[in-house]
Amino acid sequence: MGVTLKDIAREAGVSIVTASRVFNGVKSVRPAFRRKVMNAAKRFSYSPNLLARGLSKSRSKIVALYLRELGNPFFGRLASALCSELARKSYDLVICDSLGKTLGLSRALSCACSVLVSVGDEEIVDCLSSDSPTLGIFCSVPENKLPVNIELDFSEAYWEICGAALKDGKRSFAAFFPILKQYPNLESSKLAHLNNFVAAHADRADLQYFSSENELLDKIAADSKSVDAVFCENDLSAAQIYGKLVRAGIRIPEDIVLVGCDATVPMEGLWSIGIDLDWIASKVLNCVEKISAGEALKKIAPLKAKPII
Amino acid sequence: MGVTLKDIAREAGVSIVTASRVFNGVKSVRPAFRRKVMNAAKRFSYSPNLLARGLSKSRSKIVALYLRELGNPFFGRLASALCSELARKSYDLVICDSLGKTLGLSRALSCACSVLVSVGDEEIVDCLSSDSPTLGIFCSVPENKLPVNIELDFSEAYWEICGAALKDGKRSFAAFFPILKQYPNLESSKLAHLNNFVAAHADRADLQYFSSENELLDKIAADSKSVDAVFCENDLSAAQIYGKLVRAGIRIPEDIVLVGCDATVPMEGLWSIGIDLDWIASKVLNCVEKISAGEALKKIAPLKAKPII
DNA sequence: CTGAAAGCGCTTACAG
DNA sequence: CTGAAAGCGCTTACAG
Repeated sequence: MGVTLKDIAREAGVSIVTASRVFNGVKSVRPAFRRKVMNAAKRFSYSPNLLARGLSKSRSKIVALYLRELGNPFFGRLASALCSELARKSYDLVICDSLGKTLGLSRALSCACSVLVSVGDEEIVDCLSSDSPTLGIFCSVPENKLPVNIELDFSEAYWEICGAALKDGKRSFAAFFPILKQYPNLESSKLAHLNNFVAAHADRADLQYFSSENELLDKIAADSKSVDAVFCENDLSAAQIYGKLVRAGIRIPEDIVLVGCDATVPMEGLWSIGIDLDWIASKVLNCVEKISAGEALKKIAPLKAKPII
Repeated sequence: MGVTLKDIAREAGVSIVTASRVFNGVKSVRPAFRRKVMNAAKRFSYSPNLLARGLSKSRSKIVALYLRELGNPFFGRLASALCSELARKSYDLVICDSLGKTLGLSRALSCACSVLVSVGDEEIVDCLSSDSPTLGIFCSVPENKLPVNIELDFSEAYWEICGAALKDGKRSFAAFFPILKQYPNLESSKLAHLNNFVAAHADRADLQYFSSENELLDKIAADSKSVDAVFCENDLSAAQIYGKLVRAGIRIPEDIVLVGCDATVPMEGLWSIGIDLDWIASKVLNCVEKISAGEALKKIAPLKAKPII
């Protein structure tokens, strides 16, 4: 059942320990031995048993990733970026669809770290009690709850994009956030930034909230001037109403500026907001490596999202 | 560092073996012992070390999943469906972004099975040499190459959807498949079905191929009657041209029927094709369980895709 | 620089 | 029905 370190050691004429040292990059091994071991490994196409290695080190190179909705292309892309970036340093990614499972698995597999995406305050409350270190991405939690949380800074992006809409003569802003139906009290930084902008330009712009597509469309149908810029939860929700607006005879962006977020569904005339997922992935890898090395983690400055107009 | 079976056994006043039996659902354990063990486990919030378990069983409950593009919402949804379905029987999913890595990992982690999505003939050729069993989803390979391959049957879906377009008076069909640019010789069953339909209705319909958005749009701009039904690689590529068609003054679906595939970006007037990912996930779980039990696998009939009009 | 011994936390035969 | 022993494949001290 598979070739083991023992086979390689025997073949190379060294002890198991020496063979192990070669695969762990220990410098002290005599070059001749190293070569023999590598040759044997190649001949036998040996690859170390990660379960055994993890068990004896009490730490595996697996990262447990918790994402709410992989089916959302934004999160899919994030997972994809993390997967390839972490793979550069031989970390593997296991995906989980619940927080509890993630933390449990992290323990059960002696994971290097768990990565939690978009987790809220209430849920995350007892993560710190977990044995394995935890990283947050886009988690809306107070500073002390998560050692490191990579946040997104939408402030400038929304300021710019709202400004561009205003300059285009738009003033009746609408926020279309289906998620508000499920979590009416959600603290969304996107909404906060929209609010800030409108508050700062109260003489020239106003903002209404919609969680239901129909409410928004009815409003527009009743009075086509009642809304002239729609800021959506993400590109997918923008696509959802794009066609309906167009069929109602509305031109995008001339009549209504339609703004998505996350740049996952590029469509003609749709404005959006880009997020550099590769940057995020590289930060995560960086943290994971520091954790593995036992080094302290530094706070990471939020990533500025970029408007796409 | 974490509570182990030893701790539980001591606390419950039984041997390690007995405690192990309890967690493995071995019937023969005396109920009183079982209860003591369970209580101790709860008190200590014990969960078994999966690395150790996998190592001693020479088989883990990890499934290695290879997907080309997690950022494509269709594959993201598939991963998500697999994740939650496999979790029902305590399988964990590690995601990989290359075939080689998948098969390597499958060995290194003594995976229950690897699952390969959308892999072509040439690449897959030596999968069978892998130690761990391999399942295919949407893999275009000859029967003997993969023990089980869950395929999609688009024939009826395309027949119906083409028929509906024809009935609507459309006859100049276009296939918009950006993937053809990268793989000009791709054998796509979707294209084959389109071809079949058109061949069977040669007196009333014809079909042109486009791999580039601009070629297609230029063609339409030059003569708006030259194309009246566009069949796209997937919903995302349909969304990509949706807005451009609309801005060219074309009504969808009145002037041009626009057909996506995979139902990931629902848009007004867009036709698509639905694929029951939950069904697929349940078949995969079924196979994984059979493999784990050492049972033989039966061939799985392809899943019929459903038109969404 | 190298290796024999002990150990990581579990399971699998094998006795009883 | 239960447990002592051996083993899964590696790594970590510890001697030399």
